[in-house]
Amino acid sequence: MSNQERFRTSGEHIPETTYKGIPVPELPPAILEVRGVSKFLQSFEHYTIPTLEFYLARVLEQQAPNLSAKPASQSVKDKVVDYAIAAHGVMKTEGPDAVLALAANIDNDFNGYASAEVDGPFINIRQEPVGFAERVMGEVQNAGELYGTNNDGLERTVVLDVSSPNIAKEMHLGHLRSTVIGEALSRIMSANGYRTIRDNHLGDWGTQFGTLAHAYNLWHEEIPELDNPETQVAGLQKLYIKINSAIEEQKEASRLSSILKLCREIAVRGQIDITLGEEELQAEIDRVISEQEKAEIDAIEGDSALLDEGRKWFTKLENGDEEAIALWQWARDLSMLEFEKVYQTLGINFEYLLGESVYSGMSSDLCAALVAAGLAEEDEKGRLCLIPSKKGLSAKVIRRSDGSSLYSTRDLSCLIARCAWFNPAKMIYVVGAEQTSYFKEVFDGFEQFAGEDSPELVHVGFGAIELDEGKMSTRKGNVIPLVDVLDEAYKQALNRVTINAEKRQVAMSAEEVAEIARQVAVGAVIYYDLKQGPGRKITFDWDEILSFEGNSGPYLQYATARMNGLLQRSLEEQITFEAFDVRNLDLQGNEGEIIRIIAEYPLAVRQAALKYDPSQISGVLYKLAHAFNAFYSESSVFDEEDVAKRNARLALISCAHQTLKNGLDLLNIPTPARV
RNA sequence: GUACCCGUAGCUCAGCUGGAUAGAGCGUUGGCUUGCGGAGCCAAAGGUCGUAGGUUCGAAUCCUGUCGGGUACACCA
Repeated sequence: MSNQERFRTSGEHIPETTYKGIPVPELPPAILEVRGVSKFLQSFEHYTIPTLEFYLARVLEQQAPNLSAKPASQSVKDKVVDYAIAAHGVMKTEGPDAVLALAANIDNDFNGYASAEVDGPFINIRQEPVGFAERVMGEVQNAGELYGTNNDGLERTVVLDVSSPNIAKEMHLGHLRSTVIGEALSRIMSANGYRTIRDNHLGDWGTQFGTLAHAYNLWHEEIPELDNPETQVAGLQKLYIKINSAIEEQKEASRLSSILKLCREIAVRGQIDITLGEEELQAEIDRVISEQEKAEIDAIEGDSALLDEGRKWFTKLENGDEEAIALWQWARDLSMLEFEKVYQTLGINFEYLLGESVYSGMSSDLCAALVAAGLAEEDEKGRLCLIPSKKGLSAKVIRRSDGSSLYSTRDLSCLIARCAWFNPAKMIYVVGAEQTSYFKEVFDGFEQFAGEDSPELVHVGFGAIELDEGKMSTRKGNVIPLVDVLDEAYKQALNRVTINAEKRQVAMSAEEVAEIARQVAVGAVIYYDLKQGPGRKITFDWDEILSFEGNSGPYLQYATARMNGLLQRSLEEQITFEAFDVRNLDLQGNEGEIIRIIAEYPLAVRQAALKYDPSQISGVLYKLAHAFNAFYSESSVFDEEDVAKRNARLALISCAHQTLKNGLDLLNIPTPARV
C-alpha cells in the first residue's frame, strides 16, 4: 500500500504537491507502517479525566469565579485534605461569614461527592473516600491501557522532529536526549489525542559532507578501517576528525599570519621596537593601536584551502555530480546500519526518515518565494538573508553568495514540505537548547510566510549532556559512544538478573535472561534522561546512569514486576476479585495514598503534553511505585486471612499495575514481567 | 555588547498561573528479614530557596537591580 492510500484509508490528509505555490518533493515512503491511528485514538469513549479536579472547577465557576482550588500541600495532607481553596480575599472584603456561606454552598453543590470545610481563610475540600476510590478504580478497570489518555488533541496531526544524528559519525551520548525525549513526547502527544508523525531529520547534507568527501579522496588509503565493513563508520569518523583538525590548523595559521601582517603595519607606523620584552611591547602596542584596529584583529578569520575544497565538493553534491553522490550514498547507508542497532536496542521507531538531503532541491523556489513575499533580501556580500519581524532576531542567511543552501534553507524547506505532506497543527522540534535563537529566527521567517495558516511551531530545547571536563565533541574526540553506555548498563543488568534468578531458583533460559537484562539496561538509561525536565543540562555520571536503586528506571520496573508476580499468582490460584469492596481497603493509609496517586496520573499525562515535559509523568510513576512498595512491606496479600480484604487489595494492585505500565509505556521504558 | 537558560539540603533535582510546617533520590546515621520478589521498607540528621530591594494580608514562586555559572548571536549543523 502506498502512503497516499494509507492516508486516505485512515481519513488523513492527502499529501499536497505544493505549499503556497512552492513545489515540494514527492513524499518518500514511510519506513514504518504509519500508525495512522495510534492505539490511544482507537476508542475515545474511554478517555478519562481526573474527576474531582473538573468537578471542582465547575462548582467554583458558578460559586466563586475568582477563586481556584489547588491540590493540598504536603503539610495539610496529614489532615486528609485533597484540595484547598485560599479565600483570603473573600475573608478580607466580606468577612468570615461570607467564607462560611461560600463553603456551605460549595458543599451543597458537591451533593455528597465531596465535602467542603472551613479552616480559617481556607476552604478545604475532601473527597468522599469510598466513592472516590470506587470511581478511580472503576475508571482504571474500564479504560485499561487507555487509562490516563484524553482527547485534547482532537486527532490533529503533530510532526515531531527527533533524533537527527549526523551521518558518517557514531552516535554518542549527546544524541541520546533528542531520541529518548522525542520518543516519549511522541507517545505522550498520542495519549493526548494527537496523531503523531515521528520524523528522524537525519543530518545528511551540508558542507560537512563536502569536507568529508574531500578527505576521503585525499586520505582513504591511509585509513585501514575503511576496508572492513565492521569498522567503516569508525573509519569515516577518523577521516572527519582528521580533516577538521587540519582545517582548524590551516585557519589558525592563516589567522595568525593575517594578524601578524596587520601588527607589522601598526608597529612600523608607531615606530615600535619589536625587540622589546613582552610586557613593554604590549604596552607600546596598546599605546598606538586604535579601537577600530583592535576590532579588526578580533574579527580576522583564517582561510583554509581544505575547507574551500570541501565547499566545492558540497556544491558538486548539490548539483548532482555522480562521483559525489555515490560517495555520499555509501556513507549514508553505512551510517544507517549503525544507527539502526542503537534504535533497535532502545526500542525506537520512526514513521519517516527524511534527511536534510530530501529538501536540497527546494532551495531556489523557496528563496524566490521569500524574496517575492518581501521577506528576504540580498545583503552587500551577495548573501540572501531573512528579514526578521521582531527585535532581537538576527538576519538569518538562507543562501550563500555561491548559491548553495545552508542548514536554515533546508529547515525552511522542510517546514514547507511537512505542511504540504501532513498538514500538521503542530510541529515539535526536539533539538538542543543551544539552538534556541536559531529556531526563533527560522520560525519567525516561516510564520511570516505562512501567516495564519502556520502550524504551531515548538522548539523543545534540551540541555546538553556534558562530561566533567566539559562538552563532548566528535571533532575533539572526547565522546562517550552510546553503544558503550548501553553495553555497560547491559553488563550490570545481566549480572543482577542472573543473581536474582539463582537466588529465587527460577528457571530461565539464557535468552530470557538476556532479554530481561536488555530491558532493564534500556530502562535505566531512558529513565536517567527523563526523570528531570528536558531543559536542564546533565553532567554525565556513570554511577547515576547505572543506578538501579531509588528514583531509577529499574526501581519502577521492579515494582511493576512485583505487582505482576502477585497478579500472576492470583491467576494460577484461580482467585477472582472482580467483586471487591473498597471499604475493605485502608483508605486513610498507604492504600488510600495509592488511589490518590492513580487519580493524579491522567493529570500528569496532560501536563506532560502542555509543558512538553515527560518528567511530569516519571515523577508520578515514582510516587506510585514508592507507595506500592510501602504498602507491600506493610500488608500482605495472600497471607491475608480475610478474603474480602485480599480481593480488594488484589484489585487495587491490578489498578496500580495498569497505571504504572501505561505510564512507563508512554516513556518507552520496557516493563518485563520478571526482573 | 545583546538575548536566552540556570542558581532550592553535602551532591543530583522536584516545587514556580503567589497561599497553611519548602519535598524527593543519592550520600551519612540508626532500625526492619523464622514473611506474597530486600533492586525493598521505616526513621533521623541536613535549608538565611545566590543576594538586595519592591508589589502583597501573604513571595522559592511575580517585578527591578545585583553577583555567580552556562548558552547563542557563522557564507557550520
